[in-house]
Amino acid sequence: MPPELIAVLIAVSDDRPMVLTLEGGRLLPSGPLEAGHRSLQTGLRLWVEHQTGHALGHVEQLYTFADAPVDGGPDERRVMISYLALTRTRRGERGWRGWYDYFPWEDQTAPEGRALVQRIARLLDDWAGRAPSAAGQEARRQRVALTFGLDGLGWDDELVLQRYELLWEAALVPESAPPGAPVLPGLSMACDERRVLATAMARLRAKIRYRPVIYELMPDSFTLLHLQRTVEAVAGQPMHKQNFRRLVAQQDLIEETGEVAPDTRGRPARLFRFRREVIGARRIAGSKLPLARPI
Amino acid sequence: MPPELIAVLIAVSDDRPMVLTLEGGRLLPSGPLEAGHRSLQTGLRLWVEHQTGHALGHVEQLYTFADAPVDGGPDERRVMISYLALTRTRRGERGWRGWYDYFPWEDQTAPEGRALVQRIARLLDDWAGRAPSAAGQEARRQRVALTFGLDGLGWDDELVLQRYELLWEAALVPESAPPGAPVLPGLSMACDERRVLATAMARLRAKIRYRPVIYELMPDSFTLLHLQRTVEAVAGQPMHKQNFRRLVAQQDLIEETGEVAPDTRGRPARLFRFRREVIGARRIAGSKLPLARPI
DNA sequence: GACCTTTATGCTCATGTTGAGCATAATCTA
DNA sequence: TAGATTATGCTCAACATGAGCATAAAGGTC
Repeated sequence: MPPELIAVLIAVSDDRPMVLTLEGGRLLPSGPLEAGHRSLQTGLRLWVEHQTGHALGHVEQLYTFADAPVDGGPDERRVMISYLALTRTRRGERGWRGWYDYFPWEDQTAPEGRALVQRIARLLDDWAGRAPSAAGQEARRQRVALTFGLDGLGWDDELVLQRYELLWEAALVPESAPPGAPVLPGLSMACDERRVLATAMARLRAKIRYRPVIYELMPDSFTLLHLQRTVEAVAGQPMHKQNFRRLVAQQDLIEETGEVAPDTRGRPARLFRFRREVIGARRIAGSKLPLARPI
Repeated sequence: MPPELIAVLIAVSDDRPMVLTLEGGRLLPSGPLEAGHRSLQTGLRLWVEHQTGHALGHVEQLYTFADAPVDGGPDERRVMISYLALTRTRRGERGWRGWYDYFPWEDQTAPEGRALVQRIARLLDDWAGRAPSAAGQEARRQRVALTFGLDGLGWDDELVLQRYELLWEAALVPESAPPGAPVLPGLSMACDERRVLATAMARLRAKIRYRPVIYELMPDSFTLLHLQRTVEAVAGQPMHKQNFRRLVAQQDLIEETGEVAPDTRGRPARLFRFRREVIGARRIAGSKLPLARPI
């Protein structure tokens, strides 16, 4: 059984991060590595284009997963080489699903997301209490607090995978819960593919901080608020508007188009475009994400 | 042909970073993923222990590589899932080689390393001049300057892989040079394994900045200068002593043992130990690496 | 014993970065 | 005309970072 190539294709539309899926959102585009593929990445591109018709832009390898082998089962296991790809949605394309449909607790810009974390905190506290030893309970509580930013520790948007794995261990997601048991809201995926999705989210959130990949998700021209909303959508956290602009301005990665955004509500905003030429011309850091206090 | 598991095992001894190799330094420990392996990591651990007798501590996945398929060759290609592992050397163990024996230009703490970069800069300028078009020459020069920190751009210690790939393209390393052509100093490895080694170095250099992994490479107790020399050995760059201590102190990750280092030259230094308990108890950043001007 | 070399350690200072928020400008709508 | 709404400019305090001065505590040399 050859390794499989699997893609998490991300776009942001209407300030919502989206993932390209198959089979009603249960699967990610994927296919086996074949002898004819010139490289892993070309193999991936061929499969995704074949299955979804969508060409890939910026692509980077994420992680290689392997199923646990089944006792007495076939002598084969599924090895998945996963990739993160960034792109823009195109009108009328099907299969795009909201990121936060799979991980509702990851959206900390919305009050619902924050409320859900409060609920999760209570459920995980129960779970911690069910640890066999007192030391085990303490260790679990500490882990919960750290992973979900409780006790004033502060939410870390990059801990996507750690949070999912914690919920998995606590049997609060359908992938691990006994049949019929109550589970958290959020779509699940076939096999372990939600784990791949979590890995992609975590990587993207980390990456926008130190590389200007956010522009891969932007249209040709955009306002600063649009850019901010896109970053907020990805990071799942609100930002401080003025500081965000200051940071973006001093990076010197974008330039005014000279035009102004049509049909806005307040004062019209200037339009900007990404200066493609700076890629490779300078050493570029992403943006430090000037966070705002979650009101 | 099942995927292969391949390990870059790193330790620092006598302020020199070392890699565990086989076959006189030509190979890294590796072996095929087998049905009996419970996970990728357990498979890796088994192979490394079997081949080298060394048990693995901190392990993390690096990258999955695939050879280019050979035209008309076997229908099979080598897929390598690579790992970085950190450990300490043990007396009398064989197979340890210096990192910088493979990448002499990466050691920017030593004058020889800096001189070598000057030589490389000249060779790569020639290479850039051999590009077909004027625009191509300019693009090559820009890439060289950025990758090797020329023209006042500053050396970026994390660009290990980019530098190696540039030298590969310019046919300055034995892996890509035509037979008999002059090549740069530095040991090479079988297949593309030096590329795996470069990836590991790059990852480790990046990681010590934001996670306290450096302590995986330290003995139980150490002086602050010893810690600094270890970081410098990994980063390949000199640090500012006082600022280094300030940073380490404010991280609060280590504590005094109460003892003092034996047989030192100047004023005796206090010994410290890593506070293992903080792992998991706090959100921990590595160290920002207070660089010193290369004299 | 005085003095030099060497490493350890404490402290200051200028500069840059970051979080927070006030104030004003330019639109549209009621 | 008075909000409402978004854009944009600017200030301030707190903290982080790069650089380097000054002193302390050892051993070795004359």
